[in-house]
Amino acid sequence: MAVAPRYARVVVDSRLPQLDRLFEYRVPPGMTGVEPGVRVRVPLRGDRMTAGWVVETTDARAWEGEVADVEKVISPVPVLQPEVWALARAVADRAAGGAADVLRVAIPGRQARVEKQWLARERDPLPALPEVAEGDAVLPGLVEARRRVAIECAGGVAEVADASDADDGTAWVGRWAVALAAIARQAVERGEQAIIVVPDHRDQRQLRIALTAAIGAERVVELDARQKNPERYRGFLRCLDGDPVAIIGPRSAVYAPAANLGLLAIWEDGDPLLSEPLAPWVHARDAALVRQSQSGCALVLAGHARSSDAERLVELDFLEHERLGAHRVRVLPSALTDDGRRVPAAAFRAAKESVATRPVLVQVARPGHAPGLRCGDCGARARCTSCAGPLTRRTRGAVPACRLCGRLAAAWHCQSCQGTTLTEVGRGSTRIAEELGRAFPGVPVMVADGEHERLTVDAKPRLVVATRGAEPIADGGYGAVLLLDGDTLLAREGLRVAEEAVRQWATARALAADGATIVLTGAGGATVTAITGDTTVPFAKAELAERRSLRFPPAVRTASVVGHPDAVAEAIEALGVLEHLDVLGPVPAPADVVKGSREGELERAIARFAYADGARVAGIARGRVLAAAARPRKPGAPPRLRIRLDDPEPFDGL
DNA sequence: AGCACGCCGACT
DNA sequence: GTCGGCGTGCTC
Repeated sequence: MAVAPRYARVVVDSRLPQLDRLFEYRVPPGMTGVEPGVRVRVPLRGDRMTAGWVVETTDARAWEGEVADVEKVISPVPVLQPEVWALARAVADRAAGGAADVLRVAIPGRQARVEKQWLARERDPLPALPEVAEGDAVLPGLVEARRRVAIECAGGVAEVADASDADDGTAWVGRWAVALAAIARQAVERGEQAIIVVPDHRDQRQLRIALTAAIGAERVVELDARQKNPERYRGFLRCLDGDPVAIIGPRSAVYAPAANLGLLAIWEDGDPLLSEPLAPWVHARDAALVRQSQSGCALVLAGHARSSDAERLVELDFLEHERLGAHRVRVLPSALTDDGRRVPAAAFRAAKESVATRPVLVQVARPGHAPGLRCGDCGARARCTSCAGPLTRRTRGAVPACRLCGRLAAAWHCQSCQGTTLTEVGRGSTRIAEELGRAFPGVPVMVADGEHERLTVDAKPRLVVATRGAEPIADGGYGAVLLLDGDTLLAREGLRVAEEAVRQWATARALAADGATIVLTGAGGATVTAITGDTTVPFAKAELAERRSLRFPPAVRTASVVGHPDAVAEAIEALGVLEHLDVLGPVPAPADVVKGSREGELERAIARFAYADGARVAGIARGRVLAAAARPRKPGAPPRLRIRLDDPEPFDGL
């Protein structure tokens, strides 16, 4: 019988940077189950209790001072694997944040019922892997050779077996999903795990179907992308079994417990959804790079369009370039018509030809009927009378509503001229659907946007009007894809606007059948050649070259420093010891840069630095945040200093 | 965070 | 003489 360890080192579940280290506790005589990885309750400062995770146990104490007792073991399940602890620590250090903040993202909340079921489970041996045809191998040997690869996936859809489909037992998914599933199978065949991170649940669904066909449902573990905690915890616990499975999920899946990891893949690494909105704001791609360096697994960054970030790693020879598949489509760039309001003639022609036999996809920039409204008399932007947000009209003839607060503006009058008539500006998905319905009598029109979610459509002729990111997959692929509103997409200001537009067009283009026509309207310059050609790599290269010349990310890393003017000045001074670092600002920060801050109360500066200085910048930043946190401040006041590394936000307007 | 410890002004 | 201001330090 094993003797209980006498001491436990615990990482406490706290946001405070002062507490971001291990605390040592005594395991009281008679207490069992204090093992590495379990969640415990421990006293911190007197008898106040905090939750934490046991990182290690020992018989020899390292802390000389007084030692308190572990209060209790919250759950016997070792939810914090040593590998994940090492990963969280390294990721937090790189981001100048706390390890507990990373663990809160990495480890789902406990669900007692789910845990009970899991503890009582029977472990059946996994069935044999499904047979695969000879020619189905994708990049054979990638996992075994531990290759690190950036993959540009050509578009197109494929039909795969799907037992959950009651009709004919098949489903259509993107070819990318089939390719990634085949690569994941390489890991599973070797008795290793694969993690594939996807931006959203729509991609997760496709990948689940493709993986189920490739390796069987028993080997697919989903960490649910829709924030349903019981489901997430169920999948998480299955990872702990250690079976050779493929783990798929949203950005937090990059931290999934997988002790024997053969492959770590990110699908659509350019998607902004992979950027974690919680402190310390670590992008899943960056976490993946850290994890790969620790575990030595194979690494894949894949997408329909090459991201500038992935391209940077290719140019450094850290990643190899691969291109998978072929998708034969014809892309026609088209200017806007004179009045800029109707669907261009080329798009009409393409739709007319295709919709006789196949579904046609129409990608638009905005949902609703009229995205913007103006005063009919003076032309001023119509604004909400209570919050000044822009008014929009959701459906034809509907009462205008505020886009920000949702309040209805029944008796609207113009703030500047008292006029009461409204003019509609632009066209949203439902208005375009109406117009197309009139132009194509007898053809069914369907809307797919945030409010009308639609994952799939069958192969019958119809028009599918979708906002970007909400496009359904059509059985057999679309016969034509109309990318309207290119000008709206490109009109926004921001460092990544062009790159993001190309990514979203490439995503929609990928849903087309072979031989389809794609019409792209309102786009210009390099974005057009990026999407008419069959590779986006030259575009990514050019983007990266431009960012290099401007010293913008991802050519450099950034530290966004926000806080009290003196704290910001001190931080800048401390960072100034680095040679290749330049500072923009400080300037007065806009209201609400940090929760509850008033306009001009705080300052913000951006430091730009080389990747090679990352560890030093993070160390200095952490030191300054720690020093600022120790200083007193009024209750409810914003933190004196916040430093966020690689924050994309300040560059949105550039 | 949240609380105890510690050294200087206006009160009984 | 002391009650209490909040700057400083600490949490196993």
